[in-house]
Parts: sequence; C-alpha cells; structure tokens
Amino acid sequence: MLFNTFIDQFKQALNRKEFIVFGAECKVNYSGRAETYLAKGQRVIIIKQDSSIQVHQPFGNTPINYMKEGTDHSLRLLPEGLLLSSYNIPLGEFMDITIHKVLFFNKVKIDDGHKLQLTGTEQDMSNMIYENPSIIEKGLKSVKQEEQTQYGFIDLLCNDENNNLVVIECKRFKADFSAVSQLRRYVERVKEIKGINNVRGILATPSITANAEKMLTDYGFKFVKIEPPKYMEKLKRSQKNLSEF
Amino acid sequence: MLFNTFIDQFKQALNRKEFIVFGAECKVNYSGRAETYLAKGQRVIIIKQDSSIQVHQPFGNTPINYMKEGTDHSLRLLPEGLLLSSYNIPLGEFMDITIHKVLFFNKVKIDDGHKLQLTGTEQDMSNMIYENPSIIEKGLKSVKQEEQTQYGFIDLLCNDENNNLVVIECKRFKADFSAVSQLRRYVERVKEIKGINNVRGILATPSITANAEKMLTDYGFKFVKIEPPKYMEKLKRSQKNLSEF
DNA sequence: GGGGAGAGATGCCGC
DNA sequence: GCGGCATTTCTCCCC
Repeated sequence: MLFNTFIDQFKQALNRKEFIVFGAECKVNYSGRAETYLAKGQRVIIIKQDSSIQVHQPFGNTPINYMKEGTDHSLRLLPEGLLLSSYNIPLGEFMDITIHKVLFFNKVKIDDGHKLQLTGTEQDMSNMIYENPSIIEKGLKSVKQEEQTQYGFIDLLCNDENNNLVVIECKRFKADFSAVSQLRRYVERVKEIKGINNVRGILATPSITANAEKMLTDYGFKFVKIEPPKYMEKLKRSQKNLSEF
Repeated sequence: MLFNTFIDQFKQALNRKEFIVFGAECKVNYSGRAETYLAKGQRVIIIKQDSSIQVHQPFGNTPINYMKEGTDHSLRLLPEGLLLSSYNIPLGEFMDITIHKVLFFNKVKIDDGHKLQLTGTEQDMSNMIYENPSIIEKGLKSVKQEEQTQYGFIDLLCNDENNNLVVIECKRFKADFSAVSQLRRYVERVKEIKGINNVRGILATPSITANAEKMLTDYGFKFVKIEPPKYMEKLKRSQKNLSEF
C-alpha cells in the first residue's frame, strides 16, 4: 500500500475517531513506565475509538507494545519511513513506530456499550459460602461479607459452633503463599481490633500448593476444598452426557 | 459483507494459518476458567497465526473475550446467524461467537520473531543495589542475589556494618501490604533456616502506601526510598521533550 | 509442568 | 485520585 494513500486514510479515520486496524513492517520504541525497543518486524496495529493503541505480533495473547486511552497520535513522512508518534502527556509516556511498509489498512466505526456478564469469580464463591456456610463446616454461621479493616478487606466473617470468630479467605484457583499471608494478616488484625484471641482462619479454595499448605498449617489455619460455582459448564456437561451415545 | 464470501475467505485464511482480522456484530459466550456472556454489539475480532483469538470492543486496553494458543476454530451457518465455535480441549475451554453481520474482513501472513528489549524493571533495581549496596545504607555489603528458599525467592541478601543479615525486597512502584507481607515471610524464613535472630528487613521502593508503611514499621522493618535505575532520568527527559513541542 | 513472583500488569470498586 | 485487591490475569524463570 502506498504511503500517501495510507496517510490520507489514516488521518481521516483518526479525525473521525474510527477503529483503525493495519498491518505494517515496523520497529517500535516506547518510553514511560519503562523503556522498550522492538526491532523491525511485521505486526498488526490497532487504534481504538478511545485512542488507545496496541501492537500485536503474529502470536501471543497480549500486545507487545501498547498505550492507554487518551493518547495523541500523529503521522509524518520521514526519510527513513513513516513515523507514527503517540504521546500521552498526563502519563508521561510516548511511543514511536517507524513504519517501513504498510501491509493492509482498515477502519470502521463500531458501536458497543455492553459489559461482560461474568460468573465463577471469587465474589461468587464468597456469596455462595455466605448464603450456605455449612458447606465449609458444620454449624458455621455467616456474620459479615467484605469486612473492611485498615489492613485490608476480609472476604467473609463467620462464627463456628464453639463461638470462635472465623476469617475465611476465598481463592478461585490454586492458593499460594500470598493467599496464606493475606489470611494471616486478616486473622492477626481481627484479633487486634476485637481484642479477642479465639479467631480461626480458613482458606476456601479448590486447591493449594504443597508449600503454601505447610505454611497454612504452621499458622494453625485450615484448608477447605471448595470449587467456584460454574453453572454453564455443568449444564454443558450434562447436555453432553445426554447427547453422547 | 455476504456470509458466503466471508465463510470462504475465513476458512481459507484459517487453513493457511494467516492473521485474521474482522469486524462483526455478534454476541459471545465463553466457558472455561470462568463463564461469561456478552450481549449483541459490534466488535473487532482477531485470530492470530498461533490460533489464539481476541474479541475487542471499540474501547479498552484488553480484549473483552479471548482464548489462548492451541484453540480450534470452526465456522458454520445456522438459522440465527453465523456461528464461530472455538475449542481448546487441553484447557477445557470453549467460546461461541454468534455473528449477525460482518463489517469487514482482512487476512495477512506476517513474519516476526523479535523479542521486546526492556529496561527499568525490578531486576534492574536489584542489580543496581547489588553492585552498589551503599545507596541503601552506609556500610552495607552484598551477599547474594535471588536467594531461593522454600518460602520464596529473596531479591537481595546483604550484611550491615553491625554484621546483621539484611533481607532486601525491591518494588518498582508504590509498595503495598503484599510487599510488606512478602518481606516478613522472607525475614522469618531466613531466621528459621540460618538459626539466627539478627535479621533485618528493608523495603527498597520509590514509595509506599501509608498503611503499608505502618505495618512495615510495626514489624520493625525499614523503608528506603529508591528509584528504579535511569527511570526518572528518562522520564524527565521525555517530559522535557514533550514540553518542547 | 508446577511453583513462585514480577508486570510498562489491567480493571474494578470504594472512599 | 489513591488504596486495596481480583484477574478467564499474562509472562518469565527456575526447579
């Protein structure tokens, strides 16, 4: 694609705040939160309608370079190629993309205000336990969700049948050191705030690393195996079971 | 764009493992690590050469839906629209994109094996301190970098002038509770392993939240203000460049 | 492949 | 805006 054609179309799309997608052989320099250099190669670059920009390699889940909303873009022709300069003054960041060849170009104005509806999160786990605490332990009663302390937010507070206060920390995936540290911090804080000593700690998670479990039991806490609620997967599985042979 | 044209081009591009970009009015269902539903709207969808897929809204830094490398894609015409089904069997994930309208379509085979060169990381901070520990404290001597314990990896071990062992944890940005917890875990572990008690903890970071600093001093540790190497210098330089425009 | 931790993390919600 | 924290975190390194 000719540079001049590209420049015209690009500038027009930018003015109209359209979603821009193009392929380019380019090199990239970034400076801001850190500094990066990416040697010449072929990438797909997108500029969204909020002016955020991403540089994608032909593989990988994340962009190799990017800038956030509120970035200004300008394009000019230099002897060594086309220079796309992106600046974000408030964030103190800039990125220079030197374009050697344009592979394709597309622009489109799209409209989408929808948010993702998501289930199976840690919050869902917490809700599930709050509404039915006996899945954790017989005789457990819910006291409070999302208790705020100066040392952080506690997922769940309960009372056990011996009238101990129980701090529950939920993790939706395998728990590690930091989960245990978090639980410890909350238990210590609750003891301090309430001025009591009969406070237990429970880590509710589908699994835990061996080392973290050792640390957990060293602190006198307990691991309870709980899966995050996933309704669709169960539905799909039952449907599959029904349809399969 | 006509469905039939799109289907032909899409399947051909998929077979050739090309980088696919298209705009579509669609709704999205995902099930795997969690479960999501995204109502009908207009998005830009990319499928990379490693078969990973991303669904992008017209705003935002991250894809609203995505799947990783090693995903199989298939397209078929249904009464309610075009269905793009993506499966990743090893990861137990699937995504259904129901396409109501195709806005544009592009495919390209691109080649890029380059990696990002990055500076200004926590590792760079650690190296800087290791090579010149007196920037932390007078008389400090480096002992070891990246000490591995069963309770995690310690950034830096030093000896102070009173022959105390000093554990240093570096943070590139503002340190929080988890940084303090991490430091505490390492200090306790070092005391345990070495069977000594004169072990100090230092958090080397440009800044720290007020609550985290309180916790830090409660534990008897110390905050030392350190900037990641060359970061400020470069930032200032870029700001200067910016203001010159 | 799992464990552990950083990341130019990002995003969300609360104050 | 900062704080605290989850995330379909992602990515890297090392065992």
